[in-house]
Amino acid sequence: MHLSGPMQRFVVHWGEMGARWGVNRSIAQIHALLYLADKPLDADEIVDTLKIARSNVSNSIKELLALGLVRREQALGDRKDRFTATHEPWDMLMAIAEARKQREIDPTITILRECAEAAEADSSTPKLAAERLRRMEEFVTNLTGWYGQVKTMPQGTLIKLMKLGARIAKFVGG
Amino acid sequence: MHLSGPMQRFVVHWGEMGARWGVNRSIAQIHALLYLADKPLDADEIVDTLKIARSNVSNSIKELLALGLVRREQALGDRKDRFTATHEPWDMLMAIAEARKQREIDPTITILRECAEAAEADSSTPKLAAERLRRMEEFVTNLTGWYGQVKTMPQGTLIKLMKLGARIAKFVGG
DNA sequence: CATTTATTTCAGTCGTGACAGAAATTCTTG
DNA sequence: CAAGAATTTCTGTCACGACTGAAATAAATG
Repeated sequence: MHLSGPMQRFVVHWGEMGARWGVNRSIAQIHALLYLADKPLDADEIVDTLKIARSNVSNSIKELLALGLVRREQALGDRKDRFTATHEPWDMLMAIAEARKQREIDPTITILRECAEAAEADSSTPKLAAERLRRMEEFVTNLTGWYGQVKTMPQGTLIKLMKLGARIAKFVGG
Repeated sequence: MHLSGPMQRFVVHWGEMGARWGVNRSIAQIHALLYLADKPLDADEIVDTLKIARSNVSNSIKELLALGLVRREQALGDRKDRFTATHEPWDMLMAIAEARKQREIDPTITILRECAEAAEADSSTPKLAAERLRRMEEFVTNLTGWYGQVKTMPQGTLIKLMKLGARIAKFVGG
């Protein structure tokens, strides 16, 4: 698959951004490529286009499938699997958020809770520190609960909410 | 400064989490320590408590100050500077969000916009790809704009909004 | 202005994770 | 059930960034 200048630039930048956001470069580049592609691509096409090792493509796709960012298209009359990416930015964001929540936030909440409880029970921990641990735990828990609500909203509702934005805030806050 | 078991656990975990979220371990650990401390600490106390090199503490604090997560307390009658962290989780989150927005999101929007424009003007870029680039750029721009609104809301309003949560969504969406 | 004290910069080491390429495995199909 | 094709696993290399400790610089006090 040929990439025009602007497309190349996007793929490269997406790779760099991915690296900063906890997704490695290859994965992000493959995702960017599939996002732009006008047809499903097979692994070899990805290898040719991005010049990365076959094994790397294989592993990266596995990861993208697990993240829910890429779908396997059953190859009709062809043994090769082909892949497409979600083309809806919002769905992409939610897929990533969900994965990171499960991998990182949920375990963190558990640990924070344990810390807070242990601290409250432990006489060698200053009261103030115990309170701070509890506050942090509550904060993360609240935030996660809020995310859980956003997640289930239909996209249209969210867009309306965002467009209303400050006006709602004024209404609620005032 | 002495750290009880639960406090140590928190500091260590916070360090690991930081590493996953684009803040290196030392910085996150120092921040965790200052978050728990019941008084401002100076650099040497941090060195002693966390067993990391003096130069590392110095650089990490500089970074934390730049992020707005830590304040320098003017040492009265003492030459040593002392440091405290924000104790408000929401402020911490916003400080981090703001920094990452400026460092990563804003440049990304610029690049996305340039890519989209170049793609639209470039005959060798498929129409579909150009559209996708534009959609992505619009999405990130919208999201950033929404963040800008949230940022300026007083914290109380936000908490109310989160608590209302799904109910507002129902109202708006239905 | 010398001496002590605090901070910053710098150069080198170390550990981690990404990646390539080879080897092994699994999956097709005649 | 072989022979070929596709994929995955594995092992070693490499690059990057974090971190240390030393050296340089800056700041403060008698």
